[in-house]
Amino acid sequence: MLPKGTRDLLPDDMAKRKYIVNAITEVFEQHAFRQIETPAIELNKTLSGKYGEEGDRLMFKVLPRGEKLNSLANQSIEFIKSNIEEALRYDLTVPFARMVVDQRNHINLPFKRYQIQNVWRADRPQKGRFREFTQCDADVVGPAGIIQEAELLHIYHRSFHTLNIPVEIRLNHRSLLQGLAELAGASDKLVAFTIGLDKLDKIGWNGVEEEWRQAGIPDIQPEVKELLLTKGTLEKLLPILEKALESIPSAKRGLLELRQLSSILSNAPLGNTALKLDLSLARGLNYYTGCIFEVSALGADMGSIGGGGRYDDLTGIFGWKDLSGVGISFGLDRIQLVMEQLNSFPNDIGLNAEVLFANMDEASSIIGFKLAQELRSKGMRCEVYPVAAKMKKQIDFAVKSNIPFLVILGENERLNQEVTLRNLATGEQSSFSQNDLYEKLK
RNA sequence: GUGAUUGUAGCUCAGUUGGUUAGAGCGCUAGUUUGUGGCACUAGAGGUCGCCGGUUCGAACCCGGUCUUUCACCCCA
Repeated sequence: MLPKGTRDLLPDDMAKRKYIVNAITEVFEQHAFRQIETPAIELNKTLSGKYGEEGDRLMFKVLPRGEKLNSLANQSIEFIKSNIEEALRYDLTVPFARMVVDQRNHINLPFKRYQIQNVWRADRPQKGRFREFTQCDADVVGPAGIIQEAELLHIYHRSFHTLNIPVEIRLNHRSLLQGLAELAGASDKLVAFTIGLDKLDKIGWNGVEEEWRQAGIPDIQPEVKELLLTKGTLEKLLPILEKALESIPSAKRGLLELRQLSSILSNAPLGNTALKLDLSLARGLNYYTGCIFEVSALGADMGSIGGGGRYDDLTGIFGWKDLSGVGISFGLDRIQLVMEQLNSFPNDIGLNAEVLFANMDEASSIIGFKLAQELRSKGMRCEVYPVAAKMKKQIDFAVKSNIPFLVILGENERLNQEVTLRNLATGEQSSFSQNDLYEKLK
């Protein structure tokens, strides 16, 4: 029995996850990100209020214990809620911001860190959604340059390319959304405007208009609608936007930054990864202020497998004003599911033993144990069957464990100082001196 | 948080309008085979029918509640 939305991870799962994590880690490290970890529990006041109302609802709170709990016995729910001291990490970004401020004397700007840890959300589980899951984040804080956004996009590209997952990265910019809202006459209703627009893929244009109508946003002019519905590459769309938003001051930053990004990427392109400018991309987290990204796997039935963006002042709430940060996140669990769907994993991924020493009797198994130690010291993975069970049982175990070779060492072999080596795939076997075992296996 | 959906052996699932002792396949254990796997045959173990309550002479089956699974919405990785 497990709490809902949690899973046991079996050896095959772990092998797959390790494979993914290794690929991503290598890319992070090539880009000079360095790994950190932060505690699973944070102070409630550190986390609450940082993720909007929805986030507060989904955060796992830690109940006080002992006397503190007793003292809450007759209090109101509201009072109890306000006295909760600890909560489980909800994402990796806010704890990172907290750490940057706490550890400001021990870090060096620009500070690039990566972090691969579990986070917890008290959501209702469904496809690709768990209550305990793993995020792989790379963020940089310090002097802000659009070159960082370009770098992060390359990290996405290279990681997913290595993992053999075809992806599409969708890109947008908060200031563009603001400019568009202004153009649409909804500048005072930016949130409702973007939330509605974000649903375009799901509910279609008419649905979006309906949502806007309910939020009191005036009808959209046809030319603005056309603009909002346009999707395409940065190169193609940017000139159109530059023209349309020319006179809107709030869009200026977005246009400038995307123009810079475009020139960087035209010199160092993202290979076969599709980058699309998608004006309907909003992303919920309310601290994003610049570029925003979202990654989805092509040909897989799964939501986004990664996302991120720039936040100009995340550390401000912890007492360090105007420190800019930009980061991305990989959803490990969803990536694993997508790779299973798309058959993207190589075959030889699980690290099984390469050799099993059958156990025929105690005297022989002592020699087998010694030989196994010798093979291990030469880098070979092997194991000795622990008891003198029936051969059938031992072979069965080897086959089911995907162990390709069986060493048989019983009384006959022992007396001749030999071993018998059986190839379990072909059934071929031969006997030779114990001294030759490594040579024959390698 | 909203709306559906699922729960019977280790796994996948049957189970008649409510009626005696709840079944199958696969898997597992043992044997046919005392040192050789995938096949075959034989035998065996394994179930408070998710849980609590109700209706009934009688409930796996009907009703209520609850937990769980899966899915969609919300939101997100």
